[in-house]
Amino acid sequence: MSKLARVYNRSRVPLYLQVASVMRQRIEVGHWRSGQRISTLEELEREFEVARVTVRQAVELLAEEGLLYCQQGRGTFVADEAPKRRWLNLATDWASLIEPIKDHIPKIIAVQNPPAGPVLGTGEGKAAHDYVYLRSVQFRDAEPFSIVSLHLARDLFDRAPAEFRKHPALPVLASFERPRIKRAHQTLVIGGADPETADHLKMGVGAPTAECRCIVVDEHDRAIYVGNITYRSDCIKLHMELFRRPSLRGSVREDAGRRPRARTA
Amino acid sequence: MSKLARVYNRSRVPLYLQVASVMRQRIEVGHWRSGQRISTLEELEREFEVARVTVRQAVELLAEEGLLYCQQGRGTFVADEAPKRRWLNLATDWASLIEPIKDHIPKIIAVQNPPAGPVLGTGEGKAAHDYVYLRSVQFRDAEPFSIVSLHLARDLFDRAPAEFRKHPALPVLASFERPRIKRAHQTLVIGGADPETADHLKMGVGAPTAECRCIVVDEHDRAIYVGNITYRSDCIKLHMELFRRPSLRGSVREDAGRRPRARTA
DNA sequence: CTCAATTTGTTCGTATGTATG
DNA sequence: ACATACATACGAACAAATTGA
Repeated sequence: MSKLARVYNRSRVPLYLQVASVMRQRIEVGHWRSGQRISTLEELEREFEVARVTVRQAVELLAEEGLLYCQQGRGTFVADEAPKRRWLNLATDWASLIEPIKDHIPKIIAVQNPPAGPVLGTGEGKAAHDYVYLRSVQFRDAEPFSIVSLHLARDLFDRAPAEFRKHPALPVLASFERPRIKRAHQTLVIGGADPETADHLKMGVGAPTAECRCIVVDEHDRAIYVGNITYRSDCIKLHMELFRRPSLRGSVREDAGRRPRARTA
Repeated sequence: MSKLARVYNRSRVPLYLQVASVMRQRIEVGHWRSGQRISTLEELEREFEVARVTVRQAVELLAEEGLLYCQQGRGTFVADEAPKRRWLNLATDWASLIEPIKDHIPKIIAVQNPPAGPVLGTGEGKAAHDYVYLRSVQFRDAEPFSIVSLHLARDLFDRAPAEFRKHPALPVLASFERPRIKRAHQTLVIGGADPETADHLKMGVGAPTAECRCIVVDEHDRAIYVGNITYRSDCIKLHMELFRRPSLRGSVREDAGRRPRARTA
């Protein structure tokens, strides 16, 4: 068995879908540019070591997605209007988390059996007395990009229920003078969509998602916001400012204030 | 067509694989606990709205993966030894980026046609005069978890070539007194594995990856480190400290030093 | 011990999808 | 486009193991 065949066999996904994934990726990262003619079917056959029909199935799929088009006698081309991916910048600090989402309009999902309260791990604070459970789908340009499942301390929700239903919760929360927020943190892992998620986010079952757990704790160590957010993984981009020296000239921004120097070689 | 069938049809991945994905996820997030008996085949048939054989194929797959085992007449159970996922904490700040990786041992990959130099976008600094191109696979416990493709300013590489070949580059870089680092940043998106990546990381072609672009710029705005890092997406976890109030009592750590308050309701 | 209920395991026939040359 | 082989998916029926009454 050839080396490539062994790699294909690591997955039970049909071969033409694996080939299509690779080609799709090449278009999306710009390795194959808009309007450009891509390799001939024969070249692709040889490169991917699959039968001609298999390449064609992959090409057909991408053509259906609007990424490629074929012209008999001329070749296969990347679509001219670059269906550019539009990124949603996921924040790694509070200010840039609040800002871009505050104008999003969530669509509330009805919940039949709301959980009693959030399950809190160690270091996630103490539970509030009571929570409301809110579930919503977030949209941008009529395209759903995430599902938020949120436990919100009831006393805070009761202060502005209408606001909390119309807007994302974090900006509303940030607008309150009290209680003061002591800490907000978030962890992210990659998961796969279950049928309900896939339905809401218009994606395939098992397709990758980014699962965020975001927790806000007040000055009394009360977990006032405990949210699980599931994003389509194909529209998010994380930017991390790892280090920025307090600059001598130029813009001064958030800074760790620490020199990045660790040890001697 | 039922609602579920429509959701399944969003993907051309075989049905039993979609079902298996959902079940695998349930085990991994602990919704189905170690040793617990899961629903009977008949219940699963009804829940997923698929034929018995299809459920069986999914169960068989997960049994092969060591996540489930079946006993005729008794039922199907989640494996007792929880094959816990071991997370690799991806850093969102410099100090915690350097620390955990400094003892990893990269395995250098030979490169036949090294690119001349990195492609730098706006805001990514000026190019250095010359670069070395290094490519390596990172391991933890003999398990590959990422591929690093790195452009490193040649003058820096020449100072400690042996070190740069034996250890991850960032800790070595951090150990230098000069040049001083002005800024380090990183962006992350989710992608899919191409055949070469899949081979190195022992994953399926098209399976999700986390693609990091990490850039380190020196005091003269020179991009001295331009790295593209591809992680298996199933072993990484990102922790983001969004906000931490400079605490009155208790531990004081890196802090934005800014109050998270944005506007009035 | 036997019986019935439960649950996984196996088989058949049919239709469609995938992959090769 | 064709012939071929194998995988996927359905529904249904039957066999085999386990459990508890």
